[in-house]
Amino acid sequence: MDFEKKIAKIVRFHRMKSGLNQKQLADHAGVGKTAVFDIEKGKESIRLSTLMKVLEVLNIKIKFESPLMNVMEDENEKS
Amino acid sequence: MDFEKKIAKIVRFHRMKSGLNQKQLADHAGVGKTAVFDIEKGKESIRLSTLMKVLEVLNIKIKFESPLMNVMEDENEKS
DNA sequence: GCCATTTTACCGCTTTAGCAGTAATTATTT
DNA sequence: AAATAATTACTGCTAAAGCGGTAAAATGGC
Repeated sequence: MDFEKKIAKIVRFHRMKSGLNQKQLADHAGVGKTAVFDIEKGKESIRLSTLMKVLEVLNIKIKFESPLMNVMEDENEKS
Repeated sequence: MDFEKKIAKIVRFHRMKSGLNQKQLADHAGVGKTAVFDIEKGKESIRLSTLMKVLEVLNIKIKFESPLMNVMEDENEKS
């Protein structure tokens, strides 16, 4: 499953569980209804800022993972 | 620190460690040099698909986290 | 069945991300 | 210090994300 489809499923599931329809979620997030619809449709490309606004309302956090990530955090602590 | 700035740091760090300059990373990812530059500058809004291409080259994975996520996965297994 | 709600799908329109090209500024190396 | 490389910062342009409005499908309740 490609990335956008995965996001689509996650957003839809969380929206359902929080009892919002697409329009309500869009309003809460401060985006247009079309944006929410596009996300849940798994549109190839969306704006990151738009997705973030929606995820914030649904209380979904994003985490980055890589073998280097801990190295990076270590180097940050030295400041 | 806002989200885009965080991404900027992560991308730049990983690019450095992999010994690529912005142009090389852009070419590998199949995006323009401006896109990489904008990401590392922490531009307010970028296209998710563009970011994903870049993260893929740098071997960075994205994970979503929420209290409902395990519930969702459980319901998926019932299919 | 019918009705209300929601979702899907279009429409023009505006804004903007991304593009290559170029130039200037800032490292880095010799 | 000078030359080279890399980054930053513009430019004009094209493609597309997002917008509200509207309308048609799909869904759920009575």
